[in-house]
Amino acid sequence: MNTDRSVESPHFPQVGHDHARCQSWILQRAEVRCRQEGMRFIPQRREVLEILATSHRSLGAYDILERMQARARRPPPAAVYRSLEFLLGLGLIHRMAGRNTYFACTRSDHDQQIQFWICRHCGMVGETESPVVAGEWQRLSDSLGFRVSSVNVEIEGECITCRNP
Amino acid sequence: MNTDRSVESPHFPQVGHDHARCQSWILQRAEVRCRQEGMRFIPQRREVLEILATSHRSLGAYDILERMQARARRPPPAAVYRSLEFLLGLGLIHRMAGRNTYFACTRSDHDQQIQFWICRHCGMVGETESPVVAGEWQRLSDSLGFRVSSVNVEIEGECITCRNP
DNA sequence: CAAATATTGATACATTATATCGTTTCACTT
DNA sequence: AAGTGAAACGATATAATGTATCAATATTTG
Ligand SMILES: [Zn+2]
Ligand SMILES: [Zn+2]
Ligand SMILES: [Zn+2]
Ligand SMILES: [Zn+2]
Repeated sequence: MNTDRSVESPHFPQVGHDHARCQSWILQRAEVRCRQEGMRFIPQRREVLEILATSHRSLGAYDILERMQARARRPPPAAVYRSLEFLLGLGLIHRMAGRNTYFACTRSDHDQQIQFWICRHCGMVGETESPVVAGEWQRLSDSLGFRVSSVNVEIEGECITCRNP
Repeated sequence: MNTDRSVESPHFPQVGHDHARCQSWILQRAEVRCRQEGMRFIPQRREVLEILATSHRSLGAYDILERMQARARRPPPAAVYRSLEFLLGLGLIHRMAGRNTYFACTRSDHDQQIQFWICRHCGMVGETESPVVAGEWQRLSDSLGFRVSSVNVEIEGECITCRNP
């Protein structure tokens, strides 16, 4: 497997990038991680991840269903949700709560908490990890006496490509 | 109207606080803001806000429906969503995207972007505004070439009350 | 009052997600 | 190779959340 982290830079997907490289990186990592965790990367799960990996856009569960229908036969919704849950559990995909959509993670690891950047125009999703923000959550949670379990940050706007057409 | 901002401090709702004060503050502010904006604070909208203001917990649209049913007659779902949309538009309530719930805002104004702190145990919601985080979003968006339209931050965990039972 | 506007109620429907359960497949052992 | 138990699947139904439409009613404006 390609172990360098250059897939992570730049952080927001650019127009001309070599996306075939992203795709193979995403799928190879999934295989490795499944093996490490003793989980099975079986065809239905793989197919869901392949569909998400076709772009850096996020897709709804029923969008994925339709694409599976176009490839073979349409599975029941629960099948897609089962695969999504599996992939979420391994950290291979993320869920955008504000849009009820899912997308393939392109970061090699999440050392820090993550932030999602979603372009309203093209639907692309970028990921960042900010130590400054992580430190500020720490400071605030201390001051509130709050024990943090999970943090979800979704930033919507317009990406650099869509701003310069 | 009570114009001091002491309702905002502390930022996470405490057990023994004078919640009747919160309630009247929320409703009086709604009246003032509606008048300022030339909007009508009619009974159905008021009822939805009253229901949300009964606690600092967030409620789903159908929870609100049930409480309206208990008070008078059950309106159709769209009626509740219409009132919620109105209140969201005036910034009098917020929506938790991760939970599909709504709660009454208790900050006098949102100068900065806001963060939501949700206790998984008791369901209470607190609000903070961090200039440090706002600055970091600015720095990151500059570096990504991203024009930000909206930011949603939802932090889940356990509040100080639920940690010390 | 009359016309224009805003709001409501009623009905139907769309979208997203989960529950249940019997069957099949897979990995592993004997 | 056959047996065994766990994991995954398909099929079906249903829950939960959110919208669309449109005629009827209420409110504001002139
Ligand atoms: Zn790519
Ligand atoms: Zn874009
Ligand atoms: Zn209160
Ligand atoms: Zn709590």
